[in-house]
Amino acid sequence: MRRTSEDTKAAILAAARERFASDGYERATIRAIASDAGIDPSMVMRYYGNKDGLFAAAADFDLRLPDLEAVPREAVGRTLVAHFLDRWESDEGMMILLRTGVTNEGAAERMRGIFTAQLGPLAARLGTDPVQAPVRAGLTATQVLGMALCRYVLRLPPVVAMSREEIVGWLGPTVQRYLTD
Amino acid sequence: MRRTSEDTKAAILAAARERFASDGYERATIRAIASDAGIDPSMVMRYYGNKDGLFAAAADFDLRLPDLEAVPREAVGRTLVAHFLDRWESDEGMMILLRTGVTNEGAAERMRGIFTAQLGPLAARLGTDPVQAPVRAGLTATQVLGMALCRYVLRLPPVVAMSREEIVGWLGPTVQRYLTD
DNA sequence: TGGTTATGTCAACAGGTGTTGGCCTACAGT
DNA sequence: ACTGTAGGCCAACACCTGTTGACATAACCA
Repeated sequence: MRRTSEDTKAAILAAARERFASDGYERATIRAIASDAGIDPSMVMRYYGNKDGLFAAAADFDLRLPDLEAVPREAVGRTLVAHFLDRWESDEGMMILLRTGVTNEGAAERMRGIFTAQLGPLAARLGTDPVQAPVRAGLTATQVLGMALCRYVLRLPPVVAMSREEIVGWLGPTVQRYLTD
Repeated sequence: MRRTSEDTKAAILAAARERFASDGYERATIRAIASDAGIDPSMVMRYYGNKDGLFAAAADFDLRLPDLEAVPREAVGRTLVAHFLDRWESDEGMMILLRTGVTNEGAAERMRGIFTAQLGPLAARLGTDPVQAPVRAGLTATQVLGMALCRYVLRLPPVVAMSREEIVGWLGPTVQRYLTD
């Protein structure tokens, strides 16, 4: 065989992730993705059923939050901000969810799921009052996602120009306060 | 005459703002907008030239930042956060820019313009070091836009559930620190 | 009353979209 | 050598998009 089906599936998925990340759901066309992967559009349908199926496969993402029990309590904020910056820059998944979640309800739902399921428990483990945990997780999400939005999507010049250390220095205390009062 | 052209233009613009705000640029079709306004799609072209022209008219927006010289320096953060919440909930313009700016470069450029031109000078007037002003304005943008994103677009449940006072209480000190160290 | 103009509709265009089914064709197993 | 099959392509479908130009009709002015 010229190529194994797994290779082709992987090539399609890689192309899809790039297109969804840079163009959003509607502007990322199956024809463009197939062209990037070097195959016919009908192959996309064969392997992923339809556009939604392809998107579901491409938008798979995990925050991979670090174990914060290992770090001193006062360093939680800075550690988390640094982790988010790393995660963001090494995986397109977050970019896909942000670009598509704004106009696509399915993607928005997935984003809600990721943040409540992963940031919520983390906040619960850190805080004293378990009732406040969801609010604390939500506040953290606003700051972290806002940074991602301004830096990687909207590209506000001063935010793009900031160094990694600057960002950790400014946002760290904010997240620290949101999570630990 | 059955209707003055100004009335029709206004009806089209109102429908367009709603569609752009809720659907984003690509999914807000001229046909749907025209249908909402109760006229034929071709009227949209007559009055606004093309879809981009209509969008330019619909995405007109001003932050209307308050004069912060009047409020005590330590209340700047809370005042600003409260103002943003008001502005956001009373005007669809911000929603339009956020929903479209994520996938439409023109809208992103407009957003950059609004925040650098309006938040920048405000930060410069408040801070001591004028060199730091753009960074401070950028940081404020990340927190304020992040809140807007999570509360009004992604609708993260704990963020939606928060009251106006809670938000001001949590985000006020953050913005205060970003702007006045 | 007649004519001009402003407001509006209709039908069609050219192109792009997701999606489908039939048809190749090169390889693997026998 | 023959056959079955997995990987891939092609052409077409039905629909939707922005956009255009020709045509209708009501209201005003002379």
